[in-house]
Amino acid sequence: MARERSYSALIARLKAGGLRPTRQRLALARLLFDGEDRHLTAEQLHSEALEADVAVSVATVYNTLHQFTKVGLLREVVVEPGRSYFDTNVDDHHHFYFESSGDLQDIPSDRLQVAELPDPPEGTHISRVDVVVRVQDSDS
Amino acid sequence: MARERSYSALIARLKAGGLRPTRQRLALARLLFDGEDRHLTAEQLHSEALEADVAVSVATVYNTLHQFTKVGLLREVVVEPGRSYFDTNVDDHHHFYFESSGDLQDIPSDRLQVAELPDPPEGTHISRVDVVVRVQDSDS
DNA sequence: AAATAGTTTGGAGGCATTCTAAACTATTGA
DNA sequence: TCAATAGTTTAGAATGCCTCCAAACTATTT
Repeated sequence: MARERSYSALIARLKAGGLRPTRQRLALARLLFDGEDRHLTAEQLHSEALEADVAVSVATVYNTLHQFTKVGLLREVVVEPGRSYFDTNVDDHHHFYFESSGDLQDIPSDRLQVAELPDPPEGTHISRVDVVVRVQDSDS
Repeated sequence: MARERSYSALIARLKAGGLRPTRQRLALARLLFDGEDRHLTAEQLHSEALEADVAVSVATVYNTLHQFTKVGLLREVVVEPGRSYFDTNVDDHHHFYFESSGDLQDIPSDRLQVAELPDPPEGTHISRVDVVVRVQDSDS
């Protein structure tokens, strides 16, 4: 994926979500989407931004992550208390969670099926089904 | 379930886990296990304890919840950032999560099957599979 | 180019949770 | 029975992640 191409594609994606393509948002979007799928925390993204000489505040990182999530560019994954991960893969899929390291790994939806999903309670509808397969090191 | 009976059963369960049956632990255990299955936060349990005239500190509530979890009396459920729920049902089962209210509801394991679970990565083994079915109010 | 609407920012604030070290309590063993 | 010990509880401080605020800034519209 050529940089030029993804760059203008990103602008389009932000605009489609009603978000102005500002310097900060574009820089963060590039860190997030300019490669393979990723799972990262706000703090990790902020560090990466600083390392890449992108001046951006913590508040903006949080704002941006939530805005991107609302617009469908990211998905929030909650697997441990006190910390949210944001997943650049917004397709239907699930996760391995490595309890020792705290890392996440995608499980494509064709590798894991949820059968017999019960009907949701009266007056509600299902917004998402999250499956987290927690794994430990074999020697623990 | 008579109170006397469950009371001494609780003492046995604590002892089995290597936990001394102290006043605080027994009082909390009673609030937790003296009825049907529950999902509650540390804060909720602390409030209930105070309402029931059980003097117990926040720190002890947290300590106790984690100790009970380690010993298999409780299960920790993470569904939203910044807050943990503790589930008195430690059997294999899953959850509905009501996004509007923050409530949890059990889904018995015979009502929801995970098919085709992929093999865990080399050097790891599965410790648990958590399925959270997130539901919203129909009008949102 | 001015007006406006939306965005960013540092720092303060908030909330759930953990830590600390001193006081306390259950258990053990003489 | 009573110390010695090991384990528990506690208030309050501290931490960590995250949100809020109001002022400065920037993109867009007119």
